[in-house]
Amino acid sequence: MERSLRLEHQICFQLYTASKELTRLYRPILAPLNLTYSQYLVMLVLWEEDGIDLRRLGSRLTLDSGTLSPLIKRLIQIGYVEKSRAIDDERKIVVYLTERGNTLREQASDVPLQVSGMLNIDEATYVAYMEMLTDIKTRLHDFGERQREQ
Amino acid sequence: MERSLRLEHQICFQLYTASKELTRLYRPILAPLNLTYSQYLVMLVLWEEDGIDLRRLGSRLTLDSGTLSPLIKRLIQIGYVEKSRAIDDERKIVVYLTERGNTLREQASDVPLQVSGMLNIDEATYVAYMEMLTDIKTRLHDFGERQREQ
DNA sequence: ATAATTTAAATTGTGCACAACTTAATTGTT
DNA sequence: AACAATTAAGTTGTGCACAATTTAAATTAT
Repeated sequence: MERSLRLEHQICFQLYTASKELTRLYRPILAPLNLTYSQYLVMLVLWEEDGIDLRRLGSRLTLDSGTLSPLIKRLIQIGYVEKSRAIDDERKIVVYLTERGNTLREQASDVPLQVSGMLNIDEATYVAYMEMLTDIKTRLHDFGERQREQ
Repeated sequence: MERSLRLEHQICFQLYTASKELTRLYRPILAPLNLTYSQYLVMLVLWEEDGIDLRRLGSRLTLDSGTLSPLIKRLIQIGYVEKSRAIDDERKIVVYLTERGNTLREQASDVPLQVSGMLNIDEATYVAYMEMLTDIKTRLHDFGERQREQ
């Protein structure tokens, strides 16, 4: 186990930079769609679950209302989504795709392929990496559980 | 290769959330040291290379002056570092540890152990994960090289 | 030597990310 | 039914992260 304070030996630092650099790769790809990376993630969720409420959207992306409220406001301004109160629960805000938001899906359909092409990564490696990341998150959640038990 | 638009299948999303959640784990650990996560990364570099110039600091952390200038200003306010112009090149800003900044190193020395304990990860897995993350970054850099060649 | 180019920081502006707080609707309790 | 507790969004404030621009110093070319 690496217990020194050397920057390059910290797994957190490697995760942090890998994430930042991969996000940087997305920027020029998403620019023509007029989306930031975070906005793209929100659109991914909406293309799966149109009419999702803000709370559920936040739990899927691990983002709170402080991040999502202004972000959704910007997506509304661009014209990709709309929001309204839920009929069954007036506290909830439900987010919908507009016509343009739906059309955008087709324009975005080749983004994943473009990115994996840039990464030049084979199927087996890709799967292994996904498993590693899932495992890291599982360990983090397990720790959270252990904490809550005490 | 995952080429669909499903959120959970995107390696970028898994990296992004893993990084965010691991950073969240650091917050309560770093709070007693009066440091944010990014400030902690800067301190890690300074504990390795005291008197580093801002440009080199930025290249080690992949951060530009727009992020580092105000961040260093805050570290100066706290009293952990000081800055001055380089004597050989007046354009360069050199960052130094103060007495307190040096003392902090000992207080921070058990942070990596605390974190790996929370992750509950064994040596072999840790090393494998570090290699994967390094590999992802290598692929990203390789793509950058290929781009520059054209 | 002087002008043009390059380099290093700082600044400005935008958009996350999150903690802390506010407001309003819903649910639970008595 | 009336009150308390909980829940959902929104708001405010702080601190990154980064693009684009500015300012000043150093380097290079002429």
